[in-house]
Amino acid sequence: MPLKNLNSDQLSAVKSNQGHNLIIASAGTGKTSTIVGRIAYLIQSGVAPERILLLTFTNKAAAEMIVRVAKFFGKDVAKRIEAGTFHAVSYRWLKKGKRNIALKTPKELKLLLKTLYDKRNFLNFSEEKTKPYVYSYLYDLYSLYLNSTNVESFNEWLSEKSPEHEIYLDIYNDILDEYRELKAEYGYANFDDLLIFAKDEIRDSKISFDEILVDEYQDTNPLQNSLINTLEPNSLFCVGDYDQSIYGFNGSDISIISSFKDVYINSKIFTLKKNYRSTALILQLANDVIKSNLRVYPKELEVVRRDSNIPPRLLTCADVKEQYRAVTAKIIESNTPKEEIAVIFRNNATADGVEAILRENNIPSKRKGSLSFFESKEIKLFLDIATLLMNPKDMMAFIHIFEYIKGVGSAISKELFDALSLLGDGDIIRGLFRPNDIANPFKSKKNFQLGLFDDYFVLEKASRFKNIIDDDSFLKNPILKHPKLTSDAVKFIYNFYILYKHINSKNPTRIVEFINNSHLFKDIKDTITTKRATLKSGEVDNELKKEADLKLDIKINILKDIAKNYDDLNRFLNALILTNSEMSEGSGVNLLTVHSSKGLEFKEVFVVDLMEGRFPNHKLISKGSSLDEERRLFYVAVTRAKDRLYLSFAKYDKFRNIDYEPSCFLNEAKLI
DNA sequence: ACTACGCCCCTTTTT
DNA sequence: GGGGCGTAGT
Repeated sequence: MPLKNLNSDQLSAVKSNQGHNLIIASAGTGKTSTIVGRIAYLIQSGVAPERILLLTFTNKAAAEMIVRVAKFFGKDVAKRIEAGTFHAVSYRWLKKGKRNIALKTPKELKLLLKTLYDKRNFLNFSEEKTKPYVYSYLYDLYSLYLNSTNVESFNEWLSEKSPEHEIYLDIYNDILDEYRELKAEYGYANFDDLLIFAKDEIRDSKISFDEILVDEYQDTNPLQNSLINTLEPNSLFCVGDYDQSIYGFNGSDISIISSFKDVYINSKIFTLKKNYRSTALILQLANDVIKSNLRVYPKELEVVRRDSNIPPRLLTCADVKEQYRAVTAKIIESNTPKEEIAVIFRNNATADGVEAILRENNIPSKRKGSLSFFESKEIKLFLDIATLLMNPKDMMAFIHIFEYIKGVGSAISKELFDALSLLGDGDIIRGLFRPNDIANPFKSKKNFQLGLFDDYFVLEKASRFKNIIDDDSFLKNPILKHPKLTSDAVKFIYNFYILYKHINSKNPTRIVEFINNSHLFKDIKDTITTKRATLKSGEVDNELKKEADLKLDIKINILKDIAKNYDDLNRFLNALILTNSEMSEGSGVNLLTVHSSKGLEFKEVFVVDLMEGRFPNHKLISKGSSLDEERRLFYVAVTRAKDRLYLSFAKYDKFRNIDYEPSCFLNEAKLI
């Protein structure tokens, strides 16, 4: 019986009538059990699983809840529930609605925005006190705008937020207009677009549910909230904790949870008070700190646990590295299984330091596999080659590949892309194999404008490459007339041509194998590993080269393993972007940022780098965040601990030569 | 004008 | 350790 183990507070929430229900669930009060219980209750009451929508903050959280539902009703029933993050669920709907989506990472789209930004002239404003936003910040701001408001225009929003930037509004808008146009032309979408497009899909396909459950409701932002509203739910079951709202930088808006009772007049509010997770002294500490924040809903936590009560400990160290050593020493002497220990920090950069010291002491650790894998050149190249197969309009992917040609940079790559696009009516693969009959495909507007076209651009004959490549149909392609192409470049393009000519499957695993065996990839792979094995003297070290080759092959095999889980290439590629940050590498002690620790619990928790400036992060506060939000972050971090909590700080950072004061939260926690 | 390369800066948090 | 930027070379 799924409801048997619930306490009375949880049970009354779980059994509430359909309608607008808000469940205030402090840390460790059995939020997940309550959501799972509610789903069970709905199914038992006769609601069809596919009429239930469960929105969570990570896909992992959704998967865990579904597993728990499956224990009661079986896998077949559980998997009919629509569950996932706002983004994952939106993507599924768009797929079903046959809206083709080519997801791009923010990094990639920032690069696109940069090329547009760089064309603009800010010189007239060089005397201004206020400098224009750099392109990457403009991207972030625009994204924040999309997530933060549904009513204002970007101009209104920005003028309100930063009036001193009004002088630049025209330029910003001009850049963003072109950016939106290009995004549409190349078929790109980012995380924000998923939600925006999903709202249309909901209306067009009349998507609806009998009940929508929202986990981590305190971190919902106005865009996500508008998506919920678009679904016009008759019944809502929102679970959250005001004190754990930590995504302000992503537009999450506390007023959504705090105004729930006003927005939905007949709403019911339930409060889960019993904390099962942490010992009394850990909770005491958490509450001592969080009480400095303004209360919206009263908080009266009841401690359930009486089995153990080890006081939280402060570790004070002279230097940052010494601090990590002290933490490591505690981990070594602890009997707690490594998987039940977490080191939690405010900034990702801390992870490197902690990881290094742990490794010195042969303690295995686990951290989010972010940069290393998907950001590596070889994997990116791989994905770009595959992406182009799915989306032959993808300018960015094309340019990334062609930039590997010596002597060809982004400019010539773009000229070649535009030419192929013209030859193939927007489809560069078609332009490659069945080019339109255009003698000169290179009439780039850009060159005309600069008046340089004629000087620089005298078409050559493609036949000049006859003795290198024996393939008449390839040599017929007009792009080979480009005067800047060397014979090496043409060999490269021929490899590219052959790859796409022979690729005959859209099965992700087969594609990975096929690309891996292609001449194109082999050659670039060699370039990459040779560079990695090149010493400062310029010599190539054979040992290093072998090692680099091996490492690269291992990565390809990891990619192959991931590919096995998918049978649709487009889904595979998009899933890598949607979920890549949720994949973690290794096993053992967990290394987490406060943000990614949300929703998790560990027997033993170390919160490190608790210095004024770093945590709380002063720079952010000065940029418009708040001390309250930092305090909530601290609250989230310490409430992850079940049995033992260590807080640590260092007085000095030798590496950066900075003296530190202890974090104000240590004071509020009555530890100093 | 475009590309390659070396030097200097900084490094928030996530889908 | 990566990205931005200035400089030299084509």
